[in-house]
Amino acid sequence: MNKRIEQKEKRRQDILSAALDLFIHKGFAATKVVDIANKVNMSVGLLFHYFNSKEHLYEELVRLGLSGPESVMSNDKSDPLTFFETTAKQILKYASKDPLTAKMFLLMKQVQYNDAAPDSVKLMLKGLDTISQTVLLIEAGQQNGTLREGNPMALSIAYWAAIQGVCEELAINPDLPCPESTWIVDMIRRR
Amino acid sequence: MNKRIEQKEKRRQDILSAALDLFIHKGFAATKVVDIANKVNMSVGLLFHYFNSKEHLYEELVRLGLSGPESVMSNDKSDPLTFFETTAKQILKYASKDPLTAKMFLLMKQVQYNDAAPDSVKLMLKGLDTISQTVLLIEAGQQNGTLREGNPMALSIAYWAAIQGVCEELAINPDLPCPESTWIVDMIRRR
DNA sequence: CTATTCATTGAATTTATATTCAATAATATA
DNA sequence: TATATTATTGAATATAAATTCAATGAATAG
Repeated sequence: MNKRIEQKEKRRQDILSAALDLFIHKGFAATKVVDIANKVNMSVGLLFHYFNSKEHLYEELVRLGLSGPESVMSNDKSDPLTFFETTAKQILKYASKDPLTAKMFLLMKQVQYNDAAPDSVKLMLKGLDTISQTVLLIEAGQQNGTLREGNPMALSIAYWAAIQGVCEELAINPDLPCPESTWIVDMIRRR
Repeated sequence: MNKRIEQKEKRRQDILSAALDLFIHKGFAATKVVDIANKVNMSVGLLFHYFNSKEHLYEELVRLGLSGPESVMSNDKSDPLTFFETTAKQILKYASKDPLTAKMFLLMKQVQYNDAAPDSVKLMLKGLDTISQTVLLIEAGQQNGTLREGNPMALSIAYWAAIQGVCEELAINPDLPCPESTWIVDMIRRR
């Protein structure tokens, strides 16, 4: 009987999805609400019926992204090398198979790295600093001889930079072949 | 005798430099000309005395960037492995020691990957596709046994993604330790 | 020294974009 | 069916940012 309530939810999803695409391709500032509205075939006015502002829309996306990222990072941190292997594998699997997760991952990075992201949103990501979080694991791996020597922070940077870079590339160009996760791990693995 | 002519050149440089910083941190759209003007302590009006438009300013930067990138990529392509080693070393050296070159490198990537870049500028970068350019070298390296097996395009993606990711990280956070170039090469080196 | 050219500003203008709103159509409720 | 609620639009408004401009002062040339 209530066609509306579900229709409404669907449209919200459509908007979110279209906006996500545009945001990761163009960034927050360059994405016009008209673009979003066009992409889902609705008037700009209607879009504001669903979301109070462009910023709220962006916030909602980030909120959604935040509810998932645990799943991409392996939560078995007992063995460092295994952690990096499974995490990389997991993320790359998503990056090539599940565009949505990959896009979310990119959105998070965009918020963290791009000064143009709204402050309200940057606040939500306080304390989500993957790089420093994994430094400890790198050190543990160096102790038990599975990870190579070198500045742990630098190793962490290299690892995440590679993963992020690959995800970006695949998000823009989904048809390109996906690198193997083991290649990335070989950067930090003891030889 | 002509204080003006050199002063003018200096201010142009100042503007370019300030704009470069802002563009790579915020992107083209999010960077306001007021921001640029403020950063060099001049009125917005004056800025337009030096550059006709924000877009022209951006174009000029890209033009400058284009006149240099040969230098960061090694031009000795006789031995593939050596090419990747020297290129990575070169770029990372710049990324940590010479911020300007690193920033230019980032700007180029921004133009290529971000849909928000003005079309006029995207045109300038046609045919500057590092990834596919290096695919051939990867293949050669696989032939002579120095590079690992696997999809050459995917290997190329991994290599450049890592380099770009590291550069981004260092451009944003110049105080972080720089990863070793050999780590990156280990991604594609035959084990 | 005088006239000319250029640098500089702040305010005015234009353009682009976000946001609101009044009016209408569609759907739900009773 | 009559009434109320929600969806939808296109036009109005508000805001913000880019660009222009007229006026002023400083440097230069003759």
